[in-house]
Amino acid sequence: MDILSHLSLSPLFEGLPSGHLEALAMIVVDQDVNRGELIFSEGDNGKGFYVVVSGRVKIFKVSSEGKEQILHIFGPGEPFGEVPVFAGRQFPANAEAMEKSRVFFFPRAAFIDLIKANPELALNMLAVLSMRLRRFTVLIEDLSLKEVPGRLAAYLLYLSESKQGTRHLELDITKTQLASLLGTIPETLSRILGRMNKRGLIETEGPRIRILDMEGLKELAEAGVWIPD
Amino acid sequence: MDILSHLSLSPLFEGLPSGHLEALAMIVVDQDVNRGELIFSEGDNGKGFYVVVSGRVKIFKVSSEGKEQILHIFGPGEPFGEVPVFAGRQFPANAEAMEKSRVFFFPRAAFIDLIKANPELALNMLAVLSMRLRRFTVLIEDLSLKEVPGRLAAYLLYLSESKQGTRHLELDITKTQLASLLGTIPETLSRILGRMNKRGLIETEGPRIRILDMEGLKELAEAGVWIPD
DNA sequence: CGTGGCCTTGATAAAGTTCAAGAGCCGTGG
DNA sequence: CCACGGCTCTTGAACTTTATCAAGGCCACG
Repeated sequence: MDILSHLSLSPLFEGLPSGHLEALAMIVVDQDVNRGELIFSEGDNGKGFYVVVSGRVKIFKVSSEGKEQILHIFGPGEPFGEVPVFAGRQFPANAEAMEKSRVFFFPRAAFIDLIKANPELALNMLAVLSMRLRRFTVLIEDLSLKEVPGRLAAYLLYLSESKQGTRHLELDITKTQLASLLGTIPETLSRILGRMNKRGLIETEGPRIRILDMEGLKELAEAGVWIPD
Repeated sequence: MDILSHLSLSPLFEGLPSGHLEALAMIVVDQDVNRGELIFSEGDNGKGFYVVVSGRVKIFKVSSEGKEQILHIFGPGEPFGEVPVFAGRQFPANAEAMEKSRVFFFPRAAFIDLIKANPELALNMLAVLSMRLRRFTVLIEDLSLKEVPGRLAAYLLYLSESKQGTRHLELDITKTQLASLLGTIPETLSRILGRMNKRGLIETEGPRIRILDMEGLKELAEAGVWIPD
């Protein structure tokens, strides 16, 4: 598939005149990365941003003791690493391919010229950043105002909603990664899944999770803490 | 002071041709709010965004149990409530005046027209949102990867840096609010300030904090946990 | 001069992490 | 083809951090 058709699939470039898409195609750098490969590290100078073409990329922070907090997991069409493009300075976090992936790199200067020439592109980028802020707001709320069971319940409901409300979920990340996404560790996640099982909220079978009590899960996500036995 | 000169003071409107500033001045709604007054609530429909003219505004979330997490404290010149303008939907958090304040309100549609006509304004707004994302990234890292002493140390160092590295700090918010900003409660904050005193890291006297051991604080902020006695 | 908010301190309890050990699973290479 | 090593996942026990509940002091403002 050629670069142009990939570009047109990304929400970021929606509604752009084809002339501008062609201009974009001229400036992209096509890049293949292997599973586990770092795309950039926190503190690197950002000379441009990326868009996932295929595969998955995780954005994360690491503590001095090695604990990891995943901020995002991005799939095809989603841009990442834009902060230094507009705010200057370095990347605020790390980016790593979770599987063999293909990404497009957009050099900063050329992209800014395109934005100046095309307000629609600017508005699209503003929308992307705004949605990201919204998601961070939720993540911060979860981390500071909810306990782990509440965060897990919210995540399961989110998964369910993003699949038309199905009760049969299939994790497409390891439980270790899910723990990192929820701001905890695998041991804690394992115990809480166990408790949810015992309480009849869910039924787990490896990476498959069946929601038994949607209402109970909603209460839990809402309250942020366990409701007494 | 007239609206025009206030606008020119905000970084958001830096570098705009005076014609556009005048256009902006035409669409703003000037608004006075008293201490403790809500400017908007989470879930309200966002029909525009705001800029602080004078006073201070806090953006915060509240848990179902009433615990509060402050996301930002904004002062003169800083915009807030922009997310719904570009991403649509509702405000993701609450905004409340911390003291008698004056704010400008910019209706969404008129502002978007201005952006379309002025790429410089778009780039300024992109810079604002990007910096906000950067700050959230740090907040998330702190909440999930550091313990309260580490967060407090980081905050004190931030205060010091923002005042040219002085060792004499003066809190301009109550300790209860500081606790909320750090994602904890007043009791815990009080205990940790006490421990920092005992260890000779700082010296407190009401809202005045003197840094005695800058290096020690940096270690603490870096490690995120206490270093053994 | 009383009242409400803010701050501090203590005792207690809950949640989560750490450390340790063992089971299951999978791909690689002999 | 199977054994090995590595990784994920689970479970238990001890420990640490933080929140909760309760009480008292302080200060500012009406």
